[in-house]
Amino acid sequence: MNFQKRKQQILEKLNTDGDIDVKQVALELSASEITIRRDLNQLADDGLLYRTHGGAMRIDQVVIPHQFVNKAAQNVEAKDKICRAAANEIHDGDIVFMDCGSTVHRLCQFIKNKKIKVITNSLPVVYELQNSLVSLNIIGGEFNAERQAVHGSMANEHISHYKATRAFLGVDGISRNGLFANSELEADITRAFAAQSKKTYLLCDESKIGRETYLRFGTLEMIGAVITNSRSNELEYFRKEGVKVVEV
Amino acid sequence: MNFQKRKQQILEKLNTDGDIDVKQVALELSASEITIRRDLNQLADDGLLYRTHGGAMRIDQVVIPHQFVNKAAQNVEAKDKICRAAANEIHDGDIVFMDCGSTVHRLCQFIKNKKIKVITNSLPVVYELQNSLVSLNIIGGEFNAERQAVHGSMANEHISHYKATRAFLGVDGISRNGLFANSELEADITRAFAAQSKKTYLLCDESKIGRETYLRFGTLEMIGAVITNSRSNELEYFRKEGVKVVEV
DNA sequence: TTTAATTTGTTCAAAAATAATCAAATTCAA
DNA sequence: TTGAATTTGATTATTTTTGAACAAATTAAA
Repeated sequence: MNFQKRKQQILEKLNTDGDIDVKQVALELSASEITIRRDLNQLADDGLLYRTHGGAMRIDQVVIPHQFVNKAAQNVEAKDKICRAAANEIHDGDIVFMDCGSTVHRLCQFIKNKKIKVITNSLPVVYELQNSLVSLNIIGGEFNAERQAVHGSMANEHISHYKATRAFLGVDGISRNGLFANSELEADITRAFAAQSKKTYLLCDESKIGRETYLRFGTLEMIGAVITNSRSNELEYFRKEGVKVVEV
Repeated sequence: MNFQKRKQQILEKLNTDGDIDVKQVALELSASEITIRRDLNQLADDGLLYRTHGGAMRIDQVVIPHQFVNKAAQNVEAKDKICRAAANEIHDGDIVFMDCGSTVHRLCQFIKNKKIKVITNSLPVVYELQNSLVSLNIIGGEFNAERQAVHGSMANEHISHYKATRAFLGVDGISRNGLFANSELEADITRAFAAQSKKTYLLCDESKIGRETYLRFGTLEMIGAVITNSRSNELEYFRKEGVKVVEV
């Protein structure tokens, strides 16, 4: 067995086990310990692992925040239906705002092969799209670890510099009386997104329709379309107000 | 059997096995080893396989390291020493710029318990500090996946809105003639950081001292201190220019 | 803290693979 | 067929890889 082959096997083992031990690797690959040590040193020089005493550890790349993943896993089928419909609205060349909602996040998987620009305040979105055809623009400002996103006045100013063809946003509630958010920060950035995009899409699963929580921050005029799996009567009011309703 | 025929068979075998061995191929195709070696070299020149000692591998089997991670694991002890010294300079209440260099990234682990604000264009820094006492501000702008960081005019403008007490930066080279970078984007953002911070620290392992690469983008006046493990004579020039040199 | 065990780097030698050189065999065109 | 060009194989010197031995450094234990 040559170095390249060993290298491959070592990395494979490291990937499954998380950490490895010189002695055991030497035994498994039937090479001497000194050889394995040399291999590990070389791999460490190439940045493929961390060398430890007696072995090596995997370099943990960017970690996906669990909290976010958990929330994102709720109501998956409905969200995916909504996102598929949303993705159909996006075409090559579009400049797209995406906010930090969990539904919007699921949109990522459907747009990886589109030649578009995405401007977002959500780190999970960045993480999801970083190795795709999508060109990314991160909105700057104060970072909130819980939301995994950027908010605040600097973020709003950042958005004001750009003009997008479409914005895909989430809200905490929407009714005939307008749009609702759980915090001022979220309300502000949603307003900023909507103001700077030609067309604004709200991605809402059924739980959001007709819901009025904490802070009313805008009217239905702000948005161009709602994409939802809901069949609520409330949707009729939206249509009356000139909001396009896409039922999935 | 002629070369074209052998070439075909070699590639076929490589495709099924993933890697091949000069001796065995020579035996199977009843040609001498030197002939097979020549074949392999030619195929490698054409980019059809990856030549190894004793054989060859399929191109797609060769592991390509991620650039950021790659650099992060190099010269770890020196970087940690430098970062420990750098962390000593940081005190509660500080506003700190951190750029996207691999040395600066290692500084994270030493400052997690400090009550400071960190303003950064580096996503790995954000990930590292997101569950710490540090309050984070992300610099907005166009995201570069390879560097895992934000650069560009928007980023520079973002920085201009803030004033930091300290900046911890990396460069690709520093000599008595000034500071050197590998790209204009990096040069610009480094300049922006330095301009907006009261004191600028350069974290440089020995490989950077005296090195003059690609683009000279600033003079020694821009920086207040260099923290390094180098013992180069070049450091004397830095002191003469009023740069504080911290040797670790 | 001191001591023992383990791990590591260094040096050297053996083994394997390779490149370089040249001669023999093969191919191809005239 | 002849002869030039190309391909192939053999030989030898060089390079690379590997492993062993031992001193230095690091870690764990007492």
